[in-house]
Amino acid sequence: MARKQGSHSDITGPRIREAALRLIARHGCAAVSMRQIAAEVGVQAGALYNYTPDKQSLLFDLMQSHMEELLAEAREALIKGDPMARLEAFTRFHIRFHLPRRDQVFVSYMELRNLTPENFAQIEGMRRAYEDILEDILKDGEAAGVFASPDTRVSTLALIALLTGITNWYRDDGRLRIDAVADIYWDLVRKAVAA
Amino acid sequence: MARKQGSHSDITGPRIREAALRLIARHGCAAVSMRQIAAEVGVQAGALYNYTPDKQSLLFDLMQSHMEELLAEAREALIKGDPMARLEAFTRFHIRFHLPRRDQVFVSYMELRNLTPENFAQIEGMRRAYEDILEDILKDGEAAGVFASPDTRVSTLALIALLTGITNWYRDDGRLRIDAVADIYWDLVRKAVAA
DNA sequence: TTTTCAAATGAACAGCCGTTCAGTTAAATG
DNA sequence: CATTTAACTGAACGGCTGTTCATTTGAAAA
Repeated sequence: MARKQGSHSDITGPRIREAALRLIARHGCAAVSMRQIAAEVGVQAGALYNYTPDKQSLLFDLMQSHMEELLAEAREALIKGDPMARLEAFTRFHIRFHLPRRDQVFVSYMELRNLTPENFAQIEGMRRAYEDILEDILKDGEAAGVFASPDTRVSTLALIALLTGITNWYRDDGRLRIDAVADIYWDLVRKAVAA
Repeated sequence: MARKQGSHSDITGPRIREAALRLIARHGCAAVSMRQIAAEVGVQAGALYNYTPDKQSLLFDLMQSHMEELLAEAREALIKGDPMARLEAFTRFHIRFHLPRRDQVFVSYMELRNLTPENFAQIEGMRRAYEDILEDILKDGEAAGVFASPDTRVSTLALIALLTGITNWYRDDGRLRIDAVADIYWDLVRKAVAA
């Protein structure tokens, strides 16, 4: 019963990506079959191959899209101001960006091991670029004497782990709204790297 | 060619667990077959079932052993002292315990979604018990006025995420030894929750 | 030396995997 | 209306999955 009503290609494509993202985040890439993804969308497995050459590409596209969006928005939001203002902006941006994207975060951090070496290198490069944004803020702050830490690179990775960890416990119906979470974490971040 | 030399049951059992842990940490539970695990040990797939009733139990046993060891050692190491001393002990213990057990950490945090509901509840309970050790330290410190944070529970989860994140970047042949890492992180932790 | 039996084999089971493709459907085009 | 063609179906491909079990092996016990 192909082409029931209207052209579907611009509807089915995004729906496949949404279903794949949700299922892979819940169960892992290897535990989700192409047939399960197709069933979620309401098509047969073969139809998926009109939209992706194979499963690996589907996974990679999900991760690449997430990282590209992250980098684009981060670079736009974190240019201006003195180091302290930029660190606060980074903290609040990271939380505000990641909390509504828990599935993307989960997939992008957990499925790295299922990427081909080439795809892994590309995602890893983008992650490194994101880390460098924070590292530059810390370096500038240390040069200005407003921040102090024994090892800037380690502090960078530590703060990102601290902030990203929120996605493991935050619940939309929990006792804290996103802005309240951001306030709490900004307090921790500010003090952790204070001079 | 059964029983080639000596009794094997007390050798094969641990070897199966080691191989399963390494392979699952690298590729994920769903991506590793019983035949791959058996091949790593040098036996046929059927032989695994002399040591585990099924794959789910094998995964659960790995996670349960890790959490039991963690809880036992933590409770032994973190009883005595004032809040500041206990927080430093917790920080250094967490790092010293987790860094040599990167595969266990990876499996215990990433394969939760592949557990049955009953098994998940049990592991989650042990994780909660470990978190409570840190939370009690922070509470005591806040009552004594040496620590201050907007939300003790959130600070607990934040510090554990901060510390556990080390396992994502630490390399045995990297520029920092474990004790140097612990020094850096103790600086961050101490300042983050300082009054 | 003979017996025992823990430990492992290897074949078999039903079922699912990613992927391909000839054929079908129906919306869009002429 | 007739034609085209994007979108999808459904069956098929070889191969791998977790698990079972009758059988074989050989070290240890008698």
